Order: sequence, then structure tokens, then C-alpha cells
Amino acid sequence: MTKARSRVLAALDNAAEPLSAAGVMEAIGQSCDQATVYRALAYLEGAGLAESFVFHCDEHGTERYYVKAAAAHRHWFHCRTCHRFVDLGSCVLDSILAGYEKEYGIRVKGHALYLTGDCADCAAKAGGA
Amino acid sequence: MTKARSRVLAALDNAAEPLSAAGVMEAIGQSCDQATVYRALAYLEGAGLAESFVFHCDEHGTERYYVKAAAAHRHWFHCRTCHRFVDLGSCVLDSILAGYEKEYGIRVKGHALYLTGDCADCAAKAGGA
DNA sequence: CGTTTTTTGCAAGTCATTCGCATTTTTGAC
DNA sequence: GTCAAAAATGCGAATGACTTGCAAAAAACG
Repeated sequence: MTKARSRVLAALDNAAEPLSAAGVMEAIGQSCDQATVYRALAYLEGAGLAESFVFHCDEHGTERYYVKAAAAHRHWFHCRTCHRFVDLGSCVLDSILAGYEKEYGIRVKGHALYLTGDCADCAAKAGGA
Repeated sequence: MTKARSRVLAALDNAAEPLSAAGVMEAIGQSCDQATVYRALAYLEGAGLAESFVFHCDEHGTERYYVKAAAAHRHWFHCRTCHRFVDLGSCVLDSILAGYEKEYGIRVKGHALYLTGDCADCAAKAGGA
């Protein structure tokens, strides 16, 4: 494991939420080139040490976000106000996916669920009540 | 409604599945500039005549896909082999989303569910049995 | 240590999408 | 219909995320 890669992995590990390549760069203080960060992220994912998903947010555009690999498949909620991600715990879609497989004859090999809205803090500040 | 916009809307209407900007261009036979297609798509979505989502597929990369606006919120399955989308009917996540709202204090305003794998045809051809 | 392999930095390239701006279409008032 | 004002289009250049070629630097390894 090279210096660059362990720095990137440490950044993912320290982050409480998924990080984009830009987020990783910021976290490691520009200590390596962006190409290196992208390559490190690809390496970590290939090595099973990180996972990623592509997410689009109006304010930040479309980016791939990475998290340290975890035991269970998880989903995230993205606050459209403070732009933070909230961990929704492990995936609860198994029975729904199984239903789709049966109903449509498809074989589901991967899935992603993205929720957006206001997090508890932002909802309290904005909407009141 | 201008000529370009109605051509784009017609393309979405005729398509059985979500179309990317490139897909729309192909469908209308390059009859207008790509910038116009992008602008038409944005206009149609703003006017409530179309809906879109950003989807990433290893083979086609990340693109925004558009469908004609429908009454109910729907989800799609994407076949990683033939790269077609399968309409999964209207959304069945309401109770799950409500559960998340209660559990995490969040307010869910939008969501997207993407399934990938093999469609019935491709699964039959590939995996056999 | 010296060498072979891998990784890094830098710069240039790609791809989807957007923007500026001059020209063409539409729209609305007459 | 006709003409001016407003909006849309085409074209080319720009943007932003990400990738790649290639030479220099760092790891691996014997």
C-alpha cells in the first residue's frame, strides 16, 4: 500500500459520509495529484476496500462518491440543503427486489436507492414545526 | 411549442424506455443541434412534460435519461447485457420511505431506485435454464 | 544496493453537458 | 397578414468530472 493510497483510504475511513474525489482531495490537503486520487480510489474499490456510487445533486453536479467498504449493503439520504449524507443503515429492499425478479423475470445483480430532501437539522431550521 | 421541442417530445413518447440526449438525437435523426436537444429536454422537464434521472452504466457512462411525464412515479431496471430499461411499474417504496422519515427525522422529497442485472431475455440466453 | 515493476505527477484528452452570440423562428400587437 | 419584440436555434467554444500517455520517482525484491 503506497503513501497516496493509504492517505486516501484514511480519508474515507475518517469521513462520516461518502466522499467524492474532490472531497478526498480536500481531506488529504492536496497532498497528491488528482489523477493519483482517482487512481487510488479505483484501486481501493477494485481491492474491495471501498465502494462507490454515482450521485447527482443540483448544486454539486454529478460525481462518484466513495465509502470505506462495509459488511452490509447500505443506502444514503442526501440533504438538499446542507448537502450532507445520512447513513440509512443496511439495505431493507431484499423482499422488494425478490418480488421484482419474480414479477418481471429479471435477475437483479445490483441496485442503488437515493433519497433526497431535508435532514432533521435543516427541516427544523427551515420549515419550523 | 416549437418544431424542435415537439420532435423531442414525440421521440420520448414513442420510446418504450428512457432516452438519453444522445438517444433523442438518434431518434429524431440529427434534425437539430445537440444544444437544442438539451435545451428542449430541459424545457420539457420544466414544463412538466418530461421527467429525468441520472444513471450510470459501465458501458455507456453517466448520462441523464428522460421519459415522458407519467401520472405515477416509476422505477426502472437496467439490463447490463442488452442495455435496455425495463419498466417496473409504479413505485412501491412509500412505506419504506415513511419508515426512514420517522426513524431518522428526515423529510424525503425525492428518491430514485436503480436496479441492474440481466433482463429475462439476456438471462435466458446467457445463464441458460 | 541495483534492477525490475508499479505508482506518481503533469499535461493533454475525453465525454456529457452548457454557454455566448449572431441568426432564425415565434409570438403578439395592430 | 405585417412588423417589431421576445424567445429559440445553430455553431463553436467552454466547463467539469474523470482518464490517459509518458517520463520521473517510489516500491518491491532478489
